[in-house]
Amino acid sequence: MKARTRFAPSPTGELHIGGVRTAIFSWLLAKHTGGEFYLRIEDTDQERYVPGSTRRILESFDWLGITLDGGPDHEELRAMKTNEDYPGALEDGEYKGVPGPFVQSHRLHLYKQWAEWLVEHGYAYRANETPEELQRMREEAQARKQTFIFREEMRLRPDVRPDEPHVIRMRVLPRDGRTEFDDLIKGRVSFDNAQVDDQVLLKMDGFPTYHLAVVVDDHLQGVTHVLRGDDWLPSAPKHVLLYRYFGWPEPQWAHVPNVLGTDGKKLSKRHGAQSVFEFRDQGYIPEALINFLALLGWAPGGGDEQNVFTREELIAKFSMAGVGSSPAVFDYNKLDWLNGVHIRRLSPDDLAERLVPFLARAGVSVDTPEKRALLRRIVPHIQERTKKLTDAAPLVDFFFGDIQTPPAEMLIGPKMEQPLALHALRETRRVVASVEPFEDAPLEQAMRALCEALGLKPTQLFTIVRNAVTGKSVTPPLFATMAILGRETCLTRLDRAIARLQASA
RNA sequence: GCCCCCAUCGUCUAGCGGUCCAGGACGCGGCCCUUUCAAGGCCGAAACACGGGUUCGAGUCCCGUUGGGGGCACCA
Repeated sequence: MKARTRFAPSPTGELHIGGVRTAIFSWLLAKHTGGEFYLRIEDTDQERYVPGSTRRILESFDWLGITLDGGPDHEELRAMKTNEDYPGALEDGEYKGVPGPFVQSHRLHLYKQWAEWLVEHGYAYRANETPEELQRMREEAQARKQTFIFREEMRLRPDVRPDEPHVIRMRVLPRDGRTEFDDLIKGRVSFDNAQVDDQVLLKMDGFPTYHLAVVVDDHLQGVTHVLRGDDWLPSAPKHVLLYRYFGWPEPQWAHVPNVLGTDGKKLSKRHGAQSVFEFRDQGYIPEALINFLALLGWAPGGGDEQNVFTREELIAKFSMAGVGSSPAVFDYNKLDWLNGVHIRRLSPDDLAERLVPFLARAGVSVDTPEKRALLRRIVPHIQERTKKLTDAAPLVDFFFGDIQTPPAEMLIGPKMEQPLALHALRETRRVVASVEPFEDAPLEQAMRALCEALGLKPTQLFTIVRNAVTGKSVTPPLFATMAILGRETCLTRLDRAIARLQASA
C-alpha cells in the first residue's frame, strides 16, 4: 500500500532537528511504499509567524537531499526576498497528485466551511467568551484543584448569533465515553472524554486552530499516515473524534517519541545545535545526519545489525514496525562517528568541493582552478582524518600559504641535541634537493636510508622534518605532503628552519 | 494537581516465552599496525529499574511501585 505522508511545520523559525527526524520517518515511509511525501505550511498563528522561515525550511530539505512530492514551489520561493506573501500560482492545482494549496493561510475558506458543517450537524457550537473571562474560569477551576475543561453549558452568553464575533468549539461526544484508537507506535490508546476539552476549532480571527486544520487538510490531501511528535498524543482524541464526526476514514496514527537532550529533557533551543543549518555549519554532511536521525528511534530489527546506511538502503529497509516507543537521547559522539564514516565514503573530488566553503571560512581560499587542483591532490590524504568538514582547514592550510618558521625546540627531535638536529636537517635538505623523481615513494626510501646513516629512529627524524616543512606536528602523511608541496617549497622551508636552528646555538 | 506515554550496557538499540550466564553500534580501556594524527584489526569492562503475579519456564505476558518524559491555549 502506498503511503502518503506530510511534514507540516509552522513557519516560526529554523527547521528543528527533532522535526527533521519526524520528517525523515515520514519521508522514508512514503518512499518505502512508493508513495508521496509533501510539505504543508501550518501558518495559522499569525502571532508566531516568522517571515522567511518557509524558505529556510525548504532550503533545509534541499540540503538534506529530501525531495518533496508537493508543497510550496521551490523556484518561486527562492526567487523571493521573504515569504511574507505567496505567488498566486500556489493558490490552486495539485502537485504530483496532492491537491493544494499547501499553505494553510490560503485554505481558510475550507476550514470555515467544515466548521460550519460541524455546527449544523450538532458536533460544534458557537461561543464568545473573552480571553480574560476564560482565564478567570481557569483560575477558579485551579483554585478548586480541578483541571479546566470547557463545556458548552459554561458559556456566559449561550445565545451567540452567527453574525457576531465568535469562535466555534467542538462538542466532545459522548460526554461520558472514552475515545480509543490504534497507534502504530503506541498501540491502543484510550482517553476519557471527560478529560477532553471542547476545543476551539475556529478562532475569532477566522483562522482555524491546529486541531481543525490538520484534520481537514490531511483528509482532503489524502494523507494515509499521520506521523508527528508524541507531544501531540494528548490531543489526538480530538482529531479522532473529528474524523468520526465528519464520517471520514481515519488515517493511521503514529506518534513518534521525542528526541531528548543529554540531560534527558526534550531537545530544545537550549541544547546547543538545533537547526539543520547549525549542523550543516558545524561540518556535518546530510548523508550522516539522515543516517543518524533515522537510527535515533528506528532499527532494522530481525537480527539485522547494520548501522551505516545510504539513503537508498534506508528507504529499502525502513518500516514503522522498527520504530521504537521510547524517547531517544541525542548522542553527538555517534553522530561524529557516522559523519566520519560517510565522509570517507565520499569520492575525493566530492569531498574537495564540499570542503571549499569551510576552508574559505577558515581563511583558506581555494578560489582558482590551480588551487582547486591542489586541493584535489591533498584530499585523499586527509579524507580519513576528517570527522567534520571543519576539521580540514588546519590539516591543509600550510599547502595554501606560507608558514611561520617553527621555534628551535620544535626542530630538535625527541632524545636529540641541537647539533644532531642541525646536521639531520642539513642532510635532509641534500636529500630533498637531489631525490628523483620528487614523489612520495622515492622520498620515503631516501629518507629512511638517511635515518640509517644518521643512526636516528624514523620518528626522530620525521618529526623535525614535518615541523620544518609544515610548521605543525599533526599533518597528513609526511612524504605525500612533501611531494605535493613540491621541491622548491620544501627547500625554502628547510633552509629557514636550518637558519633558525643555527641561530639558537 | 489531573490525563497520557515510556522503561535492556553511559548512549542508540537487537530481543516478539525456552536456542540470552542477553547480541550489535557509538563512546571508554588495553594491545597491534604506525613518520604525527587519523583510519584499520584484535581483546576487554559495561544493561534486562524494583516488587508481585501468570507459566514447567519470563528481558519477553499481566498488575503495582519507582523513575523519566509529554500534555492540560482563540500556540503549533
